[in-house]
This record gives sequence, C-alpha cells and structure tokens, in this order.
Amino acid sequence: MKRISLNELAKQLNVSKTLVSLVLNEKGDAYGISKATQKRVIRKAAELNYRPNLMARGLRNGKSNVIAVIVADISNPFYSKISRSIEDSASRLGFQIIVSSTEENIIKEQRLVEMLVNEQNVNGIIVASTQNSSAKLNAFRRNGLPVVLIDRNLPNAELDYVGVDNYQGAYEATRHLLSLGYKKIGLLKISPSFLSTIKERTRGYEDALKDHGIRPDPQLIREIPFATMRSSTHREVRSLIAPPKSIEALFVVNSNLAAFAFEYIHETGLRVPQDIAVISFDDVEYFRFSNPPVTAVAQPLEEIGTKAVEMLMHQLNNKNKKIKPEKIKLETELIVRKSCGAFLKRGNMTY
Amino acid sequence: MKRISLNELAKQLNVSKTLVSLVLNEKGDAYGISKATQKRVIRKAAELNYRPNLMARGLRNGKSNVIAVIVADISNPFYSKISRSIEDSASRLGFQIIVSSTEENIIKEQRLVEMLVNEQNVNGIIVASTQNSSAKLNAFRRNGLPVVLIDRNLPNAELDYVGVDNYQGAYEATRHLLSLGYKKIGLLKISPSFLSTIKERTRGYEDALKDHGIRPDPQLIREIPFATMRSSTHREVRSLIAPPKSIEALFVVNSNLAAFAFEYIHETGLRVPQDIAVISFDDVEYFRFSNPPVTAVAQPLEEIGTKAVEMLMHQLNNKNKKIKPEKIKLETELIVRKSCGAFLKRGNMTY
DNA sequence: GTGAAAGCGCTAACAG
DNA sequence: CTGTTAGCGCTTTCAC
Repeated sequence: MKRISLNELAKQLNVSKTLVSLVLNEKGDAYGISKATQKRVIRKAAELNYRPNLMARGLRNGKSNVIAVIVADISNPFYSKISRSIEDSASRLGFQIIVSSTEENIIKEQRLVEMLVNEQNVNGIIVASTQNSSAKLNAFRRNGLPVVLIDRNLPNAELDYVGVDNYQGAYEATRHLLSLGYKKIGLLKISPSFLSTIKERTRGYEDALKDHGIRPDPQLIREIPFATMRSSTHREVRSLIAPPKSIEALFVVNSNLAAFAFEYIHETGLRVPQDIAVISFDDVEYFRFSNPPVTAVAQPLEEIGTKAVEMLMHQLNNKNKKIKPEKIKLETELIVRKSCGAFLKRGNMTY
Repeated sequence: MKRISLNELAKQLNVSKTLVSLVLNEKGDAYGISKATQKRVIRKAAELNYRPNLMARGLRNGKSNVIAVIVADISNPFYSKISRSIEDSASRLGFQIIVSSTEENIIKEQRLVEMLVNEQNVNGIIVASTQNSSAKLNAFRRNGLPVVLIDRNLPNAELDYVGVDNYQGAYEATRHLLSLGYKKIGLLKISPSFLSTIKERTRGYEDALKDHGIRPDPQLIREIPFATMRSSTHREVRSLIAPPKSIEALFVVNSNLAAFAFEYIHETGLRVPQDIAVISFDDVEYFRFSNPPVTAVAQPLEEIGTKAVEMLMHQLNNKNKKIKPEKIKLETELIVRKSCGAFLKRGNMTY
C-alpha cells in the first residue's frame, strides 16, 4: 500500500538505482545485466508493489503519458463517443486523457491548449478546434508537439486530420430528400460559419440541389448562433415552415439542432414526415427511439477516435523526422429511417 | 512561444530563483520583498510568457492539479453530463480532470485507481464505483488521498458521497404508476445487483407497492446483465408483456435499459401507454423528443458534479484534520410526460 | 530583502 | 556487468 521509490527499492536490493531503472525499463538485456539479477529486481519490485512516479519520470524526460482531448462539449454525445474511443485506444498504449470543453469559445480554447501544453506538459493534443486559424496549432506542431485535428479541419493546417467526408454526406442526404420528391428543402446550420464541417455540408447540400436542376435559395438557409440555439432554432423553423417559405423538407446540419427542431415541430402538432420531412447530419442513439425514428447521416465515431490516436502516436514516434501531415476523410453512412417518408413512398426510393 | 524556466527568468532579472518563485506564488509580501522588485518580476514573467512546469512543481510538493474522474462509461450521457459539470467546477479552481471508463469492470476499476493515484499522482478521485467493497478506497482515503463517491454509495464507505435519494425517486415513480390505476407493474433492473442505486430503487418500488396494498411479485422483477443488455432486455420485456405475466406498466431503473425496452416495444407495434405504460429512472435528452415523450425520474446532474468537487476540495484543504465523511442525497424530480398515460386519464393524476 | 542549497524520483551518460 | 553522478524545474529552509 505504501508508496515506494526507486531509491528505496534499490537499497533493499543492495544495488544501484541505475540497475533497477534499467531492468524495469526493459533495458536490462541491452546493458548486459545478468538474467539472474534482472529476475531478482523484477520480483522485488512486484513484491513491494513498486510504481514509478510519472511526474518524476516526466520531469526527467518530458513524457507525461497524458494526451489532451479538446472538444466543444464533452457532454455532447458526439464528442463523448469519440472521447471514449480515444480513451480506449490511448489507455491500451499507456496514455491517459485529459478532456476539456471549449464551449466553442476561441479564446478559451487557446488558453486551454497553452495551459495543457506549457504547464501540464501533455504529450500531444487531439482537438476538434473551433479556431478560425491554424497558426497557433501549426506553431505547436513545428515545435515538436504532436497535434491531431478531429472532426473539423482548419484552413492551411499543417496538421494531421481525421474526420468524415462532410460534403459527400450532405450531398447524399439532400439527394435522398430530392429522390423522395421534395423540392423546397430548407437548411439549418450553425455558426460560427467558418467551421469546415458546416461549410462542406452546406456545399454538399447546394451542389445536390444544383445537380437536380434546383437553384439553392439563400432564404431557405438559416444560421443558428451557438449561444441561443434553442430559441433561434424554434424561430427559424417556424419561419421556414410557414408561408411564404413553406418548405417541404428540412436538412439539419447536426443532431443538437435537430433535437430542437423536432421539439418545435412536435409542439406545433405538425406531422413528420407527412407535413415536413426532416433529415439530420450526425446520428445519435435517440434517433432510433424517437417519433418517428430519424433518418440521419452517421459518422464512424469510434474509428475517428482510433485513427486520431494512431496518428498522434505516429508523430510521437517520429519526432525528429519531418513527416508531412495526413488528412483522412472517412465515409459517412446514410441511415434511412422514417422521418423523410422513405417508407411512405417506397416507389420513389431509387435514385 | 519558447518555453522558459524559472532559472532563466531569474537570470534575466539578475535575481535568484527563490525570489522569483516567492513573488510569483504571491508570497512576496509575506517575505517582505519590495513592491518595486515584485512588479519587475511579474512584468518580466508576463513578457517572457513564463509558465510554471507543473510536473516539476508537482514532483516537489505533491500537487499535480489533476483529479481523476472514474465512471463506467464516459460516453454514457448520464456520466458525461456529470463529468462536464466536474470539469467546469474543477477548472475554475485550476484543476484538470482525467476521465476513465471502467466498463463496470471491478478489476479494471481497481487497476485504474491505483495507476492514477500511484503513477499519475492525481490529487484526488471522484468515482462512480462499481466495487462491491469500499476497502481499497477507504485505504486511499486514510492515506490522505481525497476521494468522493458519486452516484453509487459503497457499503461501509468512510468516504464522502453525493448522489440522489434513489429510494424516494423510485417510490414516487411507482406511486405515479399506481395513481394512474396500474396494478401489475414490472421492474427492469440491471446487474451487478449489489449497486447501491439499484438496490435502493428496487426497495422504493417494492415499498410503494406494499403501501398501496400490493404484494411485490418477484416474477415481475427482472435483472439484466450489463454485458448482454440489449438482447436480455428484449427477452425480458417480451416475457413480461406476454401472458401469463401481462404487465400493465413497466418501471425501468435506468435510461439505457429504457431505450432498449422501447426499441423492443416499438418493434412489436405495442402502443405506449395504451398497451403498456413505461417510466424510467434517469432523464435523458431524448426522452423529450421520443414517441411518446417519456416520463422519468430526473437527477440533478450538474449539482452532483459541483458538490463532488466541493467535497473534494474540502478534503484537499483539510488534509491533516480528520474530517468525517459527509453523505449527500439530492432530490430527484419526477418529470411527467406521456409514456404513462397521465394525460390520457388526467382525472386520476392526483395522488 | 535577498540568495544558496537541498531535494522531490527518475534517467542516462560516463566510468570503471 | 554495475555504480556514481548530474540534472530535469520547482519550492522552501536557513543563512546573511
């Protein structure tokens, strides 16, 4: 139970700290330490329940064995799922994660990153960044700190990135609506509008429309500020549904927004999909259980986490070598449920 | 951008490390260091963007400024909400959190705790423990490590605890069903069955029944193993709904289980609440948007997090003093929506 | 008012 | 094969 240091352990064994350290770090063979001695050391260490002090080790050689995970909100299922996957992958490699929420606040994110890197000495950061510039993160990277962007890419980022093909996902979602015969399709998106994900999804939506001979109508595209998500969503949905807009279908760029949209729609007594079809980017558990079950564009959250850790480790293990950043776009999957009427007009489903 | 150490900073100022350290730790006045010098030091520190190395500081005085949050699964909204609240409270006090998931695995939890305490030197742990004994955690506490239990209490724990009054919450939920006229009420619970929360909720259910002159029928109480939650839930719900059990209402002890119960119920085409009423412990976002909206017992998740940090800090600040553990049971709130038929038989709603 | 020096626990270059 | 030693960056006791 009592904590024991390398020093004490060495004393009890009548050998030097060096020897013990070498053996315990599996450098015994490399240094030609006799098998017998190695056994003796390892046995004693186990017996006394020796645990290396990672702060001391970290101070000595700059390894904290901690990586920072920075997202907008850890209580958002989207991010908590990814975090869990990161945790699993990282812990398998002996790393712990510190998670922090930025609340989409650029300043807060910057402070957080600096604090985690400069003070907590994290060994790397995985971040769904809300920044509008990659300057700071690029600088960290150049200084040798492993950085991986997830979910959101940044302009000019010389950084590894893993996310999904947002353009393609949005394109397919919109095409799905079009294939079911809807023409007046609204788009609900969230600010800050410079987020790569949102921009790509918007382009996917617009291009799908164009490819089907429909000119995107800017008036059908509404932007919801993060801070007033609930009330703004209600207001914008109301305006989109009512004449003169009278949209037939709504594409929502994320599940939070979708939830509030549904809340409003249900309140008004409108039927989904008969009165209005709804499709959402991001698939969350409750879409399966809601009324009606919601058609959505699913992201491979686990894989995003696994890949992010993989990339981070790659950087960590090649610190001196200049490796050029890798950008991975995973595929989304359209999960067709009932909120768009696919099962009402099954005949139209082919596209 | 470049990292600077206390030493360098002192050199640039032509003073000693001691002086700088003292000033920066706001002990300047106590040590009678001239205001002028203090200003000079502080200015220079800001100018060179000096950041203390927390590993070095930690090594020196045992403060890592990190607390561990250990739960079954960080991607479970229940825990991620609490974690977020902990993160917010803690970061306000300059602490970061390391989150880890145990997957309800006793061994994994033990290893995690030991690793975090002995190697990562966390300054305290907040844990929703899956242990069946409080021995280990008590030992840590006695050795001076701040420990706070959340959600689940442990038998004989000489530890601070914050959670909700599970008995009362379950009692009210059951009473709600009874007040609506249901008599054959099933209970779906989760193993491991020694969890304090589950035991208390079960007692609440049974007592409410008894108080209304109904003998709890053990056959209507089903236990779902964590590992096979989905399939087992489907199977047990099927058996409870069908004759000869033919329950009229179902009380589910947590929202995960409830989701799977709904999944099965929807598949069968049964109507909620007309064919079967359902109430769940724990309120999650999607209960508001699902079909029908689900009546549930809500826990004050934010408050649990805030209180936990408060208690942890109290321990941290009173390390030498023996303070006796505090147990806080917050109140739950019954959120009446539509899954029990309260709005169908409004006349019965008074109880 | 200020500085020198010890030491937290660990690793690794260097010396035998 | 194994030990001595220096030092990572910080705090704090003691001395001047």
